[in-house]
Amino acid sequence: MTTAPEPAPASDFIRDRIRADLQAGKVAQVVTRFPPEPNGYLHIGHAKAITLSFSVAKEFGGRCNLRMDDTNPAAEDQEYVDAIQDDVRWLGFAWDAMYYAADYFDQIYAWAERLVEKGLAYVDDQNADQIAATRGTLTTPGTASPCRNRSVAENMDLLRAMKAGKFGDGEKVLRAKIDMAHSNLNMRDPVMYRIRHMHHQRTGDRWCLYPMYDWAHGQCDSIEGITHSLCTLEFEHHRPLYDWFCDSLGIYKPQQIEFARLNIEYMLTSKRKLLQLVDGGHVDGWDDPRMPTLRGLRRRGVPPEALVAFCKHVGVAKFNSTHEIGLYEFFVRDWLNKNALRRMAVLDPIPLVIENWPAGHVELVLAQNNPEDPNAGTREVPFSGELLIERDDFMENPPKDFFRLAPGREVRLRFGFFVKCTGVDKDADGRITAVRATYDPTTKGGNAPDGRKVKATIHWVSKAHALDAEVRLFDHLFTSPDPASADGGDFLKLLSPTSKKVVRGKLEPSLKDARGGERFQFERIGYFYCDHKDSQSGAPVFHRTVGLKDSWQKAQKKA
RNA sequence: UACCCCGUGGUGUAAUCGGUAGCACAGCAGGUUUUGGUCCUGUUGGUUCCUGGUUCAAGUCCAGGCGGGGUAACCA
Repeated sequence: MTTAPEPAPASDFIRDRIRADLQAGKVAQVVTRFPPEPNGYLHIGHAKAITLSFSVAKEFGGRCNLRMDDTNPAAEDQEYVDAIQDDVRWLGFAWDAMYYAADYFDQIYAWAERLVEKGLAYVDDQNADQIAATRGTLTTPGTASPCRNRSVAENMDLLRAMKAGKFGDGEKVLRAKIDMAHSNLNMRDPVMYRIRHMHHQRTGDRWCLYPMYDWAHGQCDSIEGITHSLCTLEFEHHRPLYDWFCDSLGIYKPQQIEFARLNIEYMLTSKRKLLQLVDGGHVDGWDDPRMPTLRGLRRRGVPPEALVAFCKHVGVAKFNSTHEIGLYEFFVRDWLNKNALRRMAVLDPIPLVIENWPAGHVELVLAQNNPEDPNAGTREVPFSGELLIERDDFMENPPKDFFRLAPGREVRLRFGFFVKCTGVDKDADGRITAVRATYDPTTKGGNAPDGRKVKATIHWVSKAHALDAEVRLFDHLFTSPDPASADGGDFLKLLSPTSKKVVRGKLEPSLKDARGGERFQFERIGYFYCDHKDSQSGAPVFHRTVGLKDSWQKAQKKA
């Protein structure tokens, strides 16, 4: 739920307009809607649109509907209808009403007859190619269809015959009679109805006439009493048509307001391209944790609250911008830092042998679950003489600014003891097989009674108690921050070979009980999500949502 | 070559009736810290695309440029 305290009310061109409309008495109560077409899964771009429409309604004490824009049975499916509702709920929003464009088909049809009666629509016998060819181009006007001046009576008969199923697919269309020379191509007698003898997931076989987007969207908005119909920039050229239909019909006309869609570095939000990724097997489905789909982000472990906070923060404008991925990650980390329980996990282990530890002895140490949240409590973690630490946390010949373990150096094992490195074991090839150390028994818990300090604290796990589990390390799907503008349009060439790495991690034993859907911070590494899909009881699978900020690694890269 | 939209620090985004640029992230420098995380403090970046005009005063208004995006499915 998005019950977190609302940040200061945003100010943007849309809210400014709504405020003005309210003040002028133009609208009494704000009504918005989120109108997805159920022909695919929602992605992060939709999250922005959803957050906008739902938040605006909430802020101004209005309502927001969820409406399936199901006017084209060719691509739509009940599976998507269900998935979309599920995703919107996951984001934390609750619609005031759920509608289907298909439920308005009767009303929309009645309106079509009204337009025919007024001489503002006609039946065209031309096929799709002919219509396209006579539409003209961006710089030249179109030419009138030979059917353009049919009588009202003839058009009415034809339209009714179309509705009655007297014609085959594509044989006839109903067109609005506007202006074939209009500078806006959308106004050059746009098609309103096409014939498709096709089963619709909601209306079954009742219709063979299906309305086009322009001849449905505004009408649906009108029926629902939408006051502010918010959509993305590419619909700007459709607004004149949106207005024309409502005005010609003499029905209530909502106002359409367009805003820029969301773009984030390293992400793609084109349905077509995402489909290519899935169909080409470049990812493991729509819910692959590397996908920007809501289902993918969910499996990645991104908290919906973080997504919504991000969407609110980026605001809304008409400028076509691209956000740095770092901003998005900031919001993800920000929420996770406050809410994720801390655990220890070693992903690239190397043994640490404590030479002076009593043989066979095991001690429990008390660990804090979340330093950011005292209410998160504590847990006990087994400590023994044979531990595993991160390979990166040891260096045989460390540079001066390396604070971690090295021969002769003392560090703190988090929540455990101070240990001092005494040497290493190597195999025949000179490869380090284990790090050796001695511990200071007086430092249990991590503090030295004599007050001496260490420069670093490293995480660890007891070898004998560690849980062996699959951990999937995800990274940007593409090597370029702007995959959409790949050379020759071939974004597949920019697929990152390191976007997914699967390792066997050694985790602290308490993680054995992790349940799908839970989020953790593996101390000093990053935030991880217990996959709700592949995890089994006692055998969790973890997904790295995002790494922790790492100023050491950053400094290394710079050097 | 037509029409529509847009143009504020690295990236985004703000700035009541026009009164002289704020915030977040990123960057940099310190401090705190049993996560080289978090947190705290300080700080570097903007001739508000350009050129003219109106005005006591323009990021905000006007004109002309320049630059970017969008548009020619019986898709949405």
